[in-house]
Amino acid sequence: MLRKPTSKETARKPNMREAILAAAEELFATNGFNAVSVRDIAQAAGANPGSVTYHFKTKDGLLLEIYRRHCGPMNLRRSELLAAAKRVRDLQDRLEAVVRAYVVPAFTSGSDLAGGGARFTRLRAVMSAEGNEVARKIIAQTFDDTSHAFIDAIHDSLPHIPRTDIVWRSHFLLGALYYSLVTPDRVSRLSRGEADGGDPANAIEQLVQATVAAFQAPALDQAVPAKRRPVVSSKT
Amino acid sequence: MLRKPTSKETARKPNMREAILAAAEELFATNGFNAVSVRDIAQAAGANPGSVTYHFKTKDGLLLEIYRRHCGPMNLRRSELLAAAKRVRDLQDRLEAVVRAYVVPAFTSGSDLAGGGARFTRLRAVMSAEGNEVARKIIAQTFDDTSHAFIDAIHDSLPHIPRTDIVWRSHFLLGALYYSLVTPDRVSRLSRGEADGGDPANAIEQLVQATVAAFQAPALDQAVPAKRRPVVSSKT
DNA sequence: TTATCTTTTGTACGATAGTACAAATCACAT
DNA sequence: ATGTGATTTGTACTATCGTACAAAAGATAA
Repeated sequence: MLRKPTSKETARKPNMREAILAAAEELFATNGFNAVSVRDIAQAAGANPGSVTYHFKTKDGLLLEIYRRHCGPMNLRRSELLAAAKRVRDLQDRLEAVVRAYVVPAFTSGSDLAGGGARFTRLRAVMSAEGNEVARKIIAQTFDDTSHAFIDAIHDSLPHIPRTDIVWRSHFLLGALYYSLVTPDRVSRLSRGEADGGDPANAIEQLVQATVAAFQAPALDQAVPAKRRPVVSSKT
Repeated sequence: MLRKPTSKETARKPNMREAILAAAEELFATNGFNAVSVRDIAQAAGANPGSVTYHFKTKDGLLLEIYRRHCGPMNLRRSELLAAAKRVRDLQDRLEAVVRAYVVPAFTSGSDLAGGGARFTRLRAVMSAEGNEVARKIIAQTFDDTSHAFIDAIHDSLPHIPRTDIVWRSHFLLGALYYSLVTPDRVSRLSRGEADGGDPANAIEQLVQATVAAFQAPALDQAVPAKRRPVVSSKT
């Protein structure tokens, strides 16, 4: 039998708590953790600084809650997309589908609650750059499983490439992904306005295309030995 | 006639100033700008907080001086390597040489004064993630020229690829580069110890190999249209 | 030595940080 | 309507921040 939810369970103004989370997410993602004060967050959310303490106890607690909010849904969505991608028969197509399954949820619109979202991905990028401790802990225990699943799936599509190389290349993928969300304006600037770095669809296509090719590159071990390495030494 | 340098020109203890710069560089690169206090820097350098103010006036001034120290030499070295790379006859080899010319100076040892260095690159990565204003200004006016030179050189090796695609892919390269320096341990972790993410030579080879392949990927425009896009929609 | 200039030290000031907490306010069950 | 627990507000405390500045120390030229 389902009962009416009591006031203990139903937040009266879920808007406030949610507004604080959203404001913090945005501010952290654009300015870093330490550059943003609790008062900044409260003001952006139209709340009182005390409210932040009430809902999340500490500033770290607020960050932790942001991660908790997103990690589950994001990994779920990635798993779904990965499972579907694995069912693609053609090896080349499957590789692309797997990469896409990894990339797409990271770019989905920021206001999207459950999809992960570009804003949360940008937040993760910034936290990883700052070496934030809270983020580091929750990331390692939440995303490594997913990362391994993707690496395995990619390895299945490219059996002749050593796993080590695939790890490196998927690492590069994540770096490129992060950076695309952190500094999209740089793309617009360098392309002299011919490309819009902020357009997610554009970024996804470019990233997927480039990454698939990178994964398909010959393995490192047998690729280099016979060839001379050109133009590395210090003197021109 | 050359005269003995007066005390006005010769710093008596260049060690202190240099030690502060080095300490700040390291701390900023690992923790971000706002997480590090002037007192932290002074302590790490074995100096007094007041010394920092004396030499660099403000905390921003200190960051600015770090950039000034590195930008010139780094761009010079890149230009040299790029010029040499451009002289490589074979198109495939030339592309690799150009990419290497871009990557190598960014990874050279941190204690190396004039080469740019991994530490300074990591610093730039962190500052860009934090959206640091001082860094943004000096970066845009110092590195965009270099970036364009590399993009042009790559375009010369790949005339059939639209410039827009090359801009995107070089953007991905920089993101991968940054991330490799920011979180090298992740590579070690995900490869279960089979790769050392902190080994520069390793990282360089992996990055160059992957990036060359990415640049060589078919152009986006003509690559996609006839094909159905597999497995993107929300439902599995 | 003494005078002068550079560098380092010690300390202090105002601003702002995170957080705690009591009072006020609100929404709802009764 | 009223009481009750959840939330919001206002404010205050302590710590630490960036920076200023006077005094001490060190080095050099005469």
